[in-house]
Amino acid sequence: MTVSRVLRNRGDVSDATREKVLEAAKELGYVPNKIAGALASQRVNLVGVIVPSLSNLVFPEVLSGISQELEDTGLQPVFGVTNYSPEKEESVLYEMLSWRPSGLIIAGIEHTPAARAMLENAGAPVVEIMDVDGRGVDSVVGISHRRAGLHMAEAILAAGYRRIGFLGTKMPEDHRARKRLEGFEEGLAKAGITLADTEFYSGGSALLKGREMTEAMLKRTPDIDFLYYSNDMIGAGGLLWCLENGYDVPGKLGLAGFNGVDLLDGLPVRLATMDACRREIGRTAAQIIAGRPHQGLIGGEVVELEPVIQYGDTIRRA
Amino acid sequence: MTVSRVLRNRGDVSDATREKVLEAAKELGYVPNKIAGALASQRVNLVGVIVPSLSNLVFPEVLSGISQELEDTGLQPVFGVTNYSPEKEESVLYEMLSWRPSGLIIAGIEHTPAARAMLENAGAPVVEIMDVDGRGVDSVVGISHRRAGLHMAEAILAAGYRRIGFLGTKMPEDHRARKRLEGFEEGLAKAGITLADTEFYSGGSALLKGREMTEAMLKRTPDIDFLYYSNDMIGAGGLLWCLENGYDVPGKLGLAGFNGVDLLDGLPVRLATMDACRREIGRTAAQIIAGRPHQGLIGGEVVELEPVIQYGDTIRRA
DNA sequence: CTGAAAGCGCTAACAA
DNA sequence: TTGTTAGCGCTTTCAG
Repeated sequence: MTVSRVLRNRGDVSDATREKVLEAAKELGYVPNKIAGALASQRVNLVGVIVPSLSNLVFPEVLSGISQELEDTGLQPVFGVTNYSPEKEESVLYEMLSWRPSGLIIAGIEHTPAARAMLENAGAPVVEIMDVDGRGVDSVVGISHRRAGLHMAEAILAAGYRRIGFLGTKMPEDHRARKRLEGFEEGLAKAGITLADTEFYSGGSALLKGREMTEAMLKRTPDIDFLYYSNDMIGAGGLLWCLENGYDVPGKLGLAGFNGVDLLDGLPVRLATMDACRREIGRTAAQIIAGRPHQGLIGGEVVELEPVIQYGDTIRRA
Repeated sequence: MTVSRVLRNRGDVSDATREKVLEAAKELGYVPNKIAGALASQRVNLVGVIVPSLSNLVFPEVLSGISQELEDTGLQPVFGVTNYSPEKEESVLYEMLSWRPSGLIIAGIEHTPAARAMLENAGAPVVEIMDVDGRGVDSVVGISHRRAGLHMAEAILAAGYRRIGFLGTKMPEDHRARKRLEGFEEGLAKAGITLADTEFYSGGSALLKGREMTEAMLKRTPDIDFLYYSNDMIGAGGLLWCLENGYDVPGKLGLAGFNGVDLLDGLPVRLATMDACRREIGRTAAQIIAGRPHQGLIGGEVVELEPVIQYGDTIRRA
């Protein structure tokens, strides 16, 4: 049909006919059926994006980076959430692939064998994001959480802290938090130091949990001189508690979180943290997907971003 | 083909054949093509969800309520973000409808005429959420922001505060914040009172902005005795600033926010707020969409939820 | 520049 | 219980 040509601005159509079609379309409130279009053309302008959660500030920023970058590429992101469950990831992935998207962006490089197989046979570019510690299926964009933890350990040791506690989430499936902790312990081990205490939580208001865990740890292990939190939110809660209770921060007690969320800007004292390059990761991943059609399906790029430590006011400086 | 029957657990198929098909499917890594399926069956298991933003904590919770409720209905949510832009809303909506979803959940009841027309002709149940102040297209689930503002004004006046300032976002397209302010002013007007001062912001870290605006307003209008914030995040920033600067809260200065975010649980003092029923709204909207097929396409339900004031520690009690 | 015809990979209805 | 057939509403290709 000529109509099809007009609606997609393709092929040569006379202005007269074009106008007529456009007018009729508007009048009828016509919305083309992409299902049929996609089936016929074997092309779908959708990019599947799979993340574990929307509730912790970090993924919304990644998504917004993706949306922004995809803005005028004609591609549309479609989001799926797994709640850190590998089974849910598998089903969300299956569902997405059944729509034959033009690309897929998925958080993490740990997947069930079935999920991995699907990714390998996706027939579209796949970008695994957030984490570069391991082998990806196709392209990978992220930071090394292992090295992030390691560098933070070095910075803390360099500042002279020695009795160090770790506070984090109790989520076996949060591989990135796990890798940060492993890297952190490795960094401490190089100086012959082991963690003085650890505390884990799950669920609830992160800010509140940060308070509670901090109090519990400082009561239990009073000689601790540094608290390393697995995310900024619990770190902020801990920081507030320490300030209220008269701790000498960063003199006698140092603190650090992870992520670099802008919430920290509003705290009375700036928590030390490490920027996780969230928006940048989203943008880069989107660029890879959007650029692929031109460059062919070569794939396999690995982009490692470098998070930098923001010392803020909670690590004492030399 | 029999294959189709097996994969959808439909019709009568012998166990022998079923097994054979399943095995072959697994071996080939076969993923059915929903595009073709949808085209043939005229049914799509997708529910479009359109929200203005993912970065302010409130919508992620709505989405999570929706996901949760849709979990075992066979329906899949697909998210779109408009950044509070009516044009973006229009295009996202167009894009979504072109996939002929089984239902549509969209934030707000203010839309461009074109968007409204699309919603009316969507050919699927539509639920407009968050706000009930106005006329919706089909079903509506939300709270009255106008009355929320009004009730907060009454509570503040009842507590004896008289010199009241308002601090909020400068977003002409955030109709809900606008309605809350209008209701609030109406409540004050009933007692012959007008706002003593107002301050608006846009962009940046909300917590930090809350601090800055609070400082600015208290410097400019020192005799203010109550600060009403359009959201909890700036309220929390303001609260922290007031505490640090030795203000007598709630004795000489009261504060209140809006939303009831769980972040408030971690603050040294509990900010007064009003629960916006976010998760509940998401769940109810999802139920309407999921239930519609059974009940036919009657539609037009309006569910108004009742937000309640949480006084916390920042409004003095009688 | 415009029309006609084939077919994308499924589902639905029917026949065997 | 299984196979066959005709579309779903588009895009693509090929004729006019």
